[in-house]
Amino acid sequence: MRDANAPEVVVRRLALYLRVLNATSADDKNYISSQELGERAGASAAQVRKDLAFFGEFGKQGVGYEVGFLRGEIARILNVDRVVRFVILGAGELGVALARYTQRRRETEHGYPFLLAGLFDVDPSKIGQTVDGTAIEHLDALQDAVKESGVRMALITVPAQAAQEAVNASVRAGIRAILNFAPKSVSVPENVRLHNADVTLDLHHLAYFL
Amino acid sequence: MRDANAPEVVVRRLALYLRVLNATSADDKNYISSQELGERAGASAAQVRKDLAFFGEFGKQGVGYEVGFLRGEIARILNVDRVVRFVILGAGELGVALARYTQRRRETEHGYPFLLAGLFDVDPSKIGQTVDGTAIEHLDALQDAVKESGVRMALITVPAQAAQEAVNASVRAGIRAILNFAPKSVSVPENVRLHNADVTLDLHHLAYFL
DNA sequence: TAGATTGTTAATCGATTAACAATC
DNA sequence: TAGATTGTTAATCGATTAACAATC
Repeated sequence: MRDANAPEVVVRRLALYLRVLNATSADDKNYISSQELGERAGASAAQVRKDLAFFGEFGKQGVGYEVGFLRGEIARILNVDRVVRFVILGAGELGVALARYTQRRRETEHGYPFLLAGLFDVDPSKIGQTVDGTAIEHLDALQDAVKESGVRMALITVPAQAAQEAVNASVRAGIRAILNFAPKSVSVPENVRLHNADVTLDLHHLAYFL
Repeated sequence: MRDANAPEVVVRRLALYLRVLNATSADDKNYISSQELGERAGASAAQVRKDLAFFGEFGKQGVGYEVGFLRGEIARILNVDRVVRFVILGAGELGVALARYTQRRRETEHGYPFLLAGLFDVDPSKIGQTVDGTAIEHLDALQDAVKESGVRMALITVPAQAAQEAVNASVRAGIRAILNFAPKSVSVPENVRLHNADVTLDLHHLAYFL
């Protein structure tokens, strides 16, 4: 990896490029140009080349990028060339839906890297129920579950007022990356990555353009 | 509104500021400084002041921003000072979860502006079922539903391969803003706003930091 | 070889931060 | 009035775009 300090936006576009390449695999084209990759991912050709240059040289002048090779390289850079285990905190509507959604994609999509390793809640009436074969456990069991299976990623789907505590519990358990769906800003230590995925925030943003 | 051409990032932060102000209402503080608003929204004080300056002057020197007033002004700017009707296309796991989620927030949260106006699918076995009182209709009924109720916003929760067609149907029906949850880049005409909310993309992005 | 497209450098553009006069 | 904080301008920083030599 040439540069570990690639900007946030570059990493985000890398994920986008990978999605395009995954959708291209079945095609009969072996090579793709920065031009076409950019078009299909919503970026300029120059941007594609500059983004990739943060991590190495993956193309051939006059030809383009070998689809399978570039896919493998980007997957490696994003750490999705292996199984990535994650847990969901909060077995409400959204948590259960995301559990089912990721399970289904894992079943149907070759190479889908994300694997649900646990589903946690504090509601006694939910604990013990299963979602697509994964039992809902009490939040107190998180620490052990994370340690046992080496999970480092958590999705937070608890109500707003419980979000910070769920995040704290994740951090204590050794989680390194958190995707927060709760409509609440939460704090994490410097060594933990946090992304926000509050749907309501997107709705507000979009409403501006109405 | 002083400037309709505020950058994307500014509008996004506006939504964040509003979320903080909504959470502040119950407090006994009448005024909030750019410093505190920034801290609680994850922005710098200078950024808060500069962002707000795109739209007008809302503060008092030496004092700060009156919480209720600023909340009202931002709500107005974001067009969420009134009911915003939206539809969901795709009554799968995620679509149904989002339908329930928004319905619940509307019931429990004073001033939550988003109201589900319809839920659409093409699967005959789903059509006619109801989700929290909203009947699942066939996608063919979208056009009429949008025209009748003045809906201008749509959430796309169909499978990737159906995403572009769902978007096209939305555009034909007169939808102006689309939030796309399908793991697929889709195209829209210039006059339609599109945001992407593909969870898998966030997971890929986060995995980079593991 | 000729044509095409990469990787990279320089130029442009835009956003963030710092600083401070205005003023509540 | 004195202290505090806004609104705004100037300085800095970083990302995007344009251009082109290198080379497959």
